[in-house]
Amino acid sequence: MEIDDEMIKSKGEEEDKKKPIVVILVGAPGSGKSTFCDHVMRVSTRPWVRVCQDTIGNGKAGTKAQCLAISNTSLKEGKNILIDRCNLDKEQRADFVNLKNSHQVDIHAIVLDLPAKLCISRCVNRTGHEGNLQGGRAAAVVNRMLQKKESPKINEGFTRITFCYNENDVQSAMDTYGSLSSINTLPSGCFGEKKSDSKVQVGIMKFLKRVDAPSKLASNKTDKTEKTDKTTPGPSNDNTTQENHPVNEGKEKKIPFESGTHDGVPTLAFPSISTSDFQFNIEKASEIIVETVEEFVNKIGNGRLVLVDLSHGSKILSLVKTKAAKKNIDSKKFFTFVGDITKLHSGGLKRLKPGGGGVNAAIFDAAGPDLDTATKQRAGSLTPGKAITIPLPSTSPLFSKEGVTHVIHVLGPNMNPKRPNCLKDDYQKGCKVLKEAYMSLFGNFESIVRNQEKLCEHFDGVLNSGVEKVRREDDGICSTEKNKKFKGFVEEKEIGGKVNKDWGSWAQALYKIAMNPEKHGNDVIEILDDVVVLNDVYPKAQKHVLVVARVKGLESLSDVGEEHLPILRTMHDVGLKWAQTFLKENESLVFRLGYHSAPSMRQLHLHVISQDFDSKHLKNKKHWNSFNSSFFRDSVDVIEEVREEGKPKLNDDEKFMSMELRCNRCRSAHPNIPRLKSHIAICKSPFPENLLQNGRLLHAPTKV
DNA sequence: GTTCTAGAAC
DNA sequence: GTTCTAGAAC
Repeated sequence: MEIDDEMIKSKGEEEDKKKPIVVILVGAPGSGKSTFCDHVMRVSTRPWVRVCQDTIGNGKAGTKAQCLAISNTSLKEGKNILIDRCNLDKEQRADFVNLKNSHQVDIHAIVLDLPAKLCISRCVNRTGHEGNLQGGRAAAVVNRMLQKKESPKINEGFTRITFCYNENDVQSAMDTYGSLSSINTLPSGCFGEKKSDSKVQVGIMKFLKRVDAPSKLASNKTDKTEKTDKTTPGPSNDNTTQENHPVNEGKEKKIPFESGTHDGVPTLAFPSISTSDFQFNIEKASEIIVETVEEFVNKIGNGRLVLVDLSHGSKILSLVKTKAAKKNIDSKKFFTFVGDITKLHSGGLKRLKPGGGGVNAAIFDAAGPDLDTATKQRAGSLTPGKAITIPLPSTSPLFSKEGVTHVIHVLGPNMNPKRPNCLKDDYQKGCKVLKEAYMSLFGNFESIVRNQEKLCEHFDGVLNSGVEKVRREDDGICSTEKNKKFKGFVEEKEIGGKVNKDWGSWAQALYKIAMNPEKHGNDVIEILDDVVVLNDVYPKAQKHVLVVARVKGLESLSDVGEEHLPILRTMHDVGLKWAQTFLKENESLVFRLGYHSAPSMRQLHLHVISQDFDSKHLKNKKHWNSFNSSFFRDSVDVIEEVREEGKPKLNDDEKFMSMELRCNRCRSAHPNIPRLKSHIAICKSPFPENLLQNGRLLHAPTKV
């Protein structure tokens, strides 16, 4: 999308100069409307009022009429308005567009047309959403709403429409509106609109739900759409499977494996490992598949396993099918599927859906590079029997349109003498490795499913009990256990990455969690595409969480450059969200978000820490000063500096660590930690002026 | 990042 | 006796 700052006219027509703007946000839940509003209101010098239907009812569901009433009053006061509700169809928007009939205003639309899957995952992952649309219900609601989606047109009465299809578009639209002062105007017209209006939610889900598909599909499979991924490193010897979360509601009941009431059934679609190119004995392989499936089928919650045929003759499928039937394996939890699938490549993509033509070709083309990059960053070299999970980048259509959330790579044993590491005829070892391969494949799937369930549980808990009682593991016992766990880490060698600093083995924990959060289900409290959130193992205050960047090579503040602004903003927003969650639980807390100038732990992490510093883990001068001297860089300042100068200022001098101990409120000096701690426990002085500025401190909203 | 230790300072 | 510091080990 192209929106240039230059397009902001500073010398608009005279009568436009002070004309307020009504910005109508158009987008599904989770598309980022509120974030957009918050950002614009934070940075713009125009007076904005956010009209949000979720909050307007003060706890109760708000109405459109209330939104219109507030809009009218605010417009009379000369304010600019952000209409923060879905506004997905023309009818929903009309009343707000008509505000221009009674006021001298321009009506703008910001269309946040982000991938459905992304919106859903944000809804599922977020806490404290004002409309209470969280957890499992989100998928159903978002999909239902998107069915009604109707792109706004200029002839509805808009002066300007901005279309955003990805996070970059959103950022540039936020920047455009954020930099709008009272005397600037924006050019009229439609910006960033994509011509093709591709439908959401097609593909794998429907494919998986077609009962009559298999026979037709089998006959289709000779079409010559197979592709060879030229970037395949070495022999194409890794098998790749895909795990997806169906997200559409699936009203069709003819589905043989429809599990009924779930909005999304986590599904692992996997090929038979090693039986094609690696020439593993099919009889033996089928035995191992069924045996391992049997072990896992009850461990994967509401998930299901689908063996998808890769070979042209589907002997393996019939063998497996028969064996599974003999063992009475629940056919809703495990079944086979013959599909038109190309051979696997390192890119991990294949045609999973029969029919559909262009859609699949597009998926292959478009998702390939993204997935390939993500894979190379994370997977490195894989040893036989081992699996690794790669979350699919949200930029991939396979993610956005098909609902595939992860790709699990697994390498099986090779029995083919023409391929490397051939086991000759050593089936004793071969069977062991193949078994291992399925174990780790299903194991990885299991942990994804559990993680999802845990998140839903977590958020449902929040919903059901008001805002109280979210289970957290930050008591002493858990910390000790985590400590042990962390100590067990051994530094892994880098795969083609340059190392900036020699981090000790103990400094790797955050990095490991950031790279494989699904393996650390107990430690993380939120997993997003770009960040993970976890409780600090040694909290230095009542509430202390870390928002860790999931970007390789971004190890500390010293690595941060201009290109990292989006991730810094994401980290800030996520941190903000958690602070707000904690503030709802305890209004007396005050939060500060920031980075250590020279952190001890590898991987850029944002501290979200309450300012009570009431913790048994706060033991020495360094602990105190790392959060209460200039060594601690407020997130708002870091973002500001990076925006203006391309990099943040670092106060990493050791002198900050040895500074005298001063109260963070009244600034009084104290001779040692115990005395300081007894003082801060009772000091009620207001915070110093510099902390009260620029939103460095976060308080609970003051009651009026 | 933490824990542990020993010795100094209070 | 308690606190601080520094170094070593993890």
